[in-house]
Amino acid sequence: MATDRADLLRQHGIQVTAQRLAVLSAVSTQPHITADSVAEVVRGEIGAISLQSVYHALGVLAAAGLIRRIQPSGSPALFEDRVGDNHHHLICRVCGRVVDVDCATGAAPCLSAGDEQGFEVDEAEVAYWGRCPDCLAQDRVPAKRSRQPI
Amino acid sequence: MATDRADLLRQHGIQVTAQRLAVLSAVSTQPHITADSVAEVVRGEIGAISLQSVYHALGVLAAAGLIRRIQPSGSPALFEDRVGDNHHHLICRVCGRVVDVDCATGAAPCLSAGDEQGFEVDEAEVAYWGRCPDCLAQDRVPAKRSRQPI
DNA sequence: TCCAGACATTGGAGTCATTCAAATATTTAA
DNA sequence: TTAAATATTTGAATGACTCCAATGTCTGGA
Repeated sequence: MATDRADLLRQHGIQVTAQRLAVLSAVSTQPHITADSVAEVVRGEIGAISLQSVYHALGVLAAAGLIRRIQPSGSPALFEDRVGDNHHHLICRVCGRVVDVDCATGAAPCLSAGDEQGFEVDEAEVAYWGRCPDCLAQDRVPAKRSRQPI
Repeated sequence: MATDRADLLRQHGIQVTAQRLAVLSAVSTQPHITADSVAEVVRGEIGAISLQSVYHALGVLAAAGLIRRIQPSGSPALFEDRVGDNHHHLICRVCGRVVDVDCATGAAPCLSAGDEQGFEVDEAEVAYWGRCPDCLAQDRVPAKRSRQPI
């Protein structure tokens, strides 16, 4: 398992360190996780890590395509290890909960803007905003400007 | 024109002030504009305004649905006065340019996630990432972590 | 196995966009 | 015209990163 991850890093030309392995592992503990939470999880696993290293590791891993960074407005960035498929996100305006949705319309519409105006598009990012079942049930409404990160 | 905007505010139950009129006007000068640029434009129009008032006015106008805030990751928030239609954005990873795209697939796919998992969805936000024609022509590639706001 | 160079991690400081609180000023309804 | 409601301003603070330089750790080659 740990070896798997080390190999994965090596395959992507990324130097293997305890911090990076732990960060990668932390990202896989939850569907979506903030840099802060990654730091907490990693500290539980390997004792200590600086927040800067967390950011750096997350950046390297994201650049290699091993994890994905999503950045819902008003929330700190979230990282997920579900990559390579074409999935999107449902985000609750009240509690900030983020859940994955498979792309309903298949690959095509999500990779093309229709009229790309000369752009070379490499990614389509789709966020559906609304209220999650729990907040709906409690009839909770969004605060003026607020969602807390998961 | 100015009266039009004043009426528009009143119709939405928003108190009319010189600052708000100027902010609303500033947002309509460009397809997408940052809070900072709004402040600059407004200062050219009415002399002075605090940045906080700009943020406040933008917040009020956005809450009323008169303008829309978009927040491309890595960039400060952008505001646009094109509201009420279902349009999306092409964003250049190199220069940060943002251009509008009409929704290619019509209303339906953009309002439904397909499997909404109990969410009540009120908005679908779609961002297409890539390189704009100019950056393509010059073969400029994205910096590690960078796009400057327009 | 050892070494040197490359690369990673760390601490500290700093930036940027944005928000908060309290005091003052302006708008609006009566 | 006036008072109450609401905006604006000033000043300070916050959160989420990012940069730099120094130290530490990996890794491929001898």
